[in-house]
Amino acid sequence: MQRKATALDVAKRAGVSRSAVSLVLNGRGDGNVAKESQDRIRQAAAELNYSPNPIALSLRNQRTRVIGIVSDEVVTSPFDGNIIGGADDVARSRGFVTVVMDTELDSSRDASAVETLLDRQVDGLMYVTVGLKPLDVPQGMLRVPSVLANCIDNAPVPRLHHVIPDEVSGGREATEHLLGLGHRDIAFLAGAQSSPAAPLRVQGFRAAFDSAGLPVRADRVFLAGWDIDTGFNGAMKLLDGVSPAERPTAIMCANDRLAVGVVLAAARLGLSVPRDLSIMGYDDEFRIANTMVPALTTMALPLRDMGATAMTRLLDAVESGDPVDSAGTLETMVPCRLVIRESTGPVPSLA
Amino acid sequence: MQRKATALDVAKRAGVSRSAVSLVLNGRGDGNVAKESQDRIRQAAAELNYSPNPIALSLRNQRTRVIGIVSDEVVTSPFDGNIIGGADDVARSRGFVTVVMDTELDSSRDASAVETLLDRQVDGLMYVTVGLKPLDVPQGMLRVPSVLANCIDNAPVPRLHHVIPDEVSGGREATEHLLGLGHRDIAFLAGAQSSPAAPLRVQGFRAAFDSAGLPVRADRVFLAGWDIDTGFNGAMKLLDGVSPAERPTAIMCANDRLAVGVVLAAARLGLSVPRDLSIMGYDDEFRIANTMVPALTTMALPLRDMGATAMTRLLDAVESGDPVDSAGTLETMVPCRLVIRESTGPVPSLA
DNA sequence: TTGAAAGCGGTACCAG
DNA sequence: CTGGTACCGCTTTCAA
Repeated sequence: MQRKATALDVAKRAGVSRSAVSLVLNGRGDGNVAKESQDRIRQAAAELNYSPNPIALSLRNQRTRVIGIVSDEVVTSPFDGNIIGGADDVARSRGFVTVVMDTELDSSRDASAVETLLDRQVDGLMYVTVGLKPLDVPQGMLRVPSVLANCIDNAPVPRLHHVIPDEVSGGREATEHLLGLGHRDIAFLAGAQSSPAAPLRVQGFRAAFDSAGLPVRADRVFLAGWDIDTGFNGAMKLLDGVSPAERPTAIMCANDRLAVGVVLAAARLGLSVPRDLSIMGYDDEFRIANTMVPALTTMALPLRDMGATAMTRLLDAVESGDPVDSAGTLETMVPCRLVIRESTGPVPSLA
Repeated sequence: MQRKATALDVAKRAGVSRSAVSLVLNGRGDGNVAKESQDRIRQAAAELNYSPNPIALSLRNQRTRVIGIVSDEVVTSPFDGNIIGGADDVARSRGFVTVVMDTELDSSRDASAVETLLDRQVDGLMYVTVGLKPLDVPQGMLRVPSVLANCIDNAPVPRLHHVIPDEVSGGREATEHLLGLGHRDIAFLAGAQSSPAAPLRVQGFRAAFDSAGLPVRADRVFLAGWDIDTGFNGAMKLLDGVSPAERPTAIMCANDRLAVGVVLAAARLGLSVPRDLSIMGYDDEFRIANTMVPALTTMALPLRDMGATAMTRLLDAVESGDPVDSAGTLETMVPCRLVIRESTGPVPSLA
């Protein structure tokens, strides 16, 4: 393959100068270049299949149309990849390219990832995390327009705009779904303390009970981690050897994996879901929630939306030259969405 | 923040010319630049925190030290992200940066992703897929050193080196593990026809039986998709209402999700795992296989290894200027690794 | 041993 | 309306 055509090649072929080529191809031909020349230039460009060299452009313009995405573990973990998917959709549709670097949870790599990206003159930066969490924002992110997706600036006085799911409403609406089915004794298997998502979801849970004028039994809410086995253990504690009257009629889980564990426990104990027990997940994990037996009713995280929203905001800032939170708010909350499947049903009558 | 220091800034500060700076900082100072000047230059560079502008370097050298990774859905799906993790490790350790673009399974985006990357002068390209599959290699990949990870050049006469897991051995060793525990009636829930991984794993399964001089019952191997529900259904077909003597004593699954479905079915039927039934997964999916109840014995895919191996090969080619398969072989197979946990045990005695 | 100059591929300004 | 030229930041050749 011979080297790609350059502006000079086009100019020669069209019998004009490089400057003319540049003008015409950038839409500033009218009033500067003769119609005829314009046509010849365009034709020559087409024939040579010319497109400007992005590297030369970057050097010249000091802008690259590249957005750097750094993630804690979105690429390498199974979770939340759709945030990047949503972000990338928007970027591509606006003529930007995203490059992603994953630090695999090694926070000492944050700064260097950002520096590398900055060195390469990215026009903007986005930090994405798996699961809502506070973030020690790498210094470098303050040097270009930047935005946070699924994480929150951990500084005493936050500087970066963040886009996060509305976990409180999510927790509340999930609970309301169960309340609406007649459940009154609902247990909540929360994740681990370490993530801010868990307490937020619990907060929504309590809010729903409050609004309904119902009390929450203190021993019905407890931390249980985030995995199948801890969900299983939590459920066994709640259900094993407990008389039907004493059992919660529904269990809400802080994520779908916990819910899988709960379903497993129910099966072990011969309990039918949702006849004897309703189970709610959270996250709507791809090919877990919808393929579980029974398929899980769950609260879907608005991952693509979050990514798209964050990227839109970021690109607006990049293109306008204003800071990202020009609108004044430092926070965008994206609503979660209730997905009703088969693991929840009416409260069993205590015949 | 004031603009970054350039070579000219360093030169001024050290009282020399830009060329001297360039020579010294690239290790070609000795014999060209006076010792004293060298020191002053190095000092000035340090003081100004100078590092060369990668964009200018790229333009000048026509090489970028960037490797493009394009994936079908590794970023956005929950699977196989560690291939990229392993690849990135190697790239970083050798001073390269990886940029990844995910086409989200839209093969019409393949070519444009490759062109975009090529436009930006990546020094090499790697294509990564979720699950072993044949790949219609985008034309552009033939223009720079390129390698395939987890996928195989689908052309009549393949041109690109690929790094894939040794699925046949994986299937065989998994089966041998079960055979070693005394199982003779083993069912195999294979994935879907669409993926070449399934038949390969089955091939290994049959090979193990052959080597042991044992027959495989034709009706014990069947396609069951890749998800929890299809695993559940497959297991129910095998187990529900079947007398213990007629039941397989072990079920091998083509992935861990199928195994989750099988465990679920066993629980429904009151079967204890592994006392009444042994279950094998495949993949060692992160936070599924090891957190399942019981934890799944499974065949781990060598994801990081594959990524690392592929990247090593690619960078060797990039740096040497030779084509990737200079060693002559177009294929590297990386062995899978048996992970024994709790879902498999000795064959039940038919009291 | 050093510095000047060309060139990588563009864009933009400014005479002509 | 057009072409020449400077410059983005760096490396490399070549003369001094």
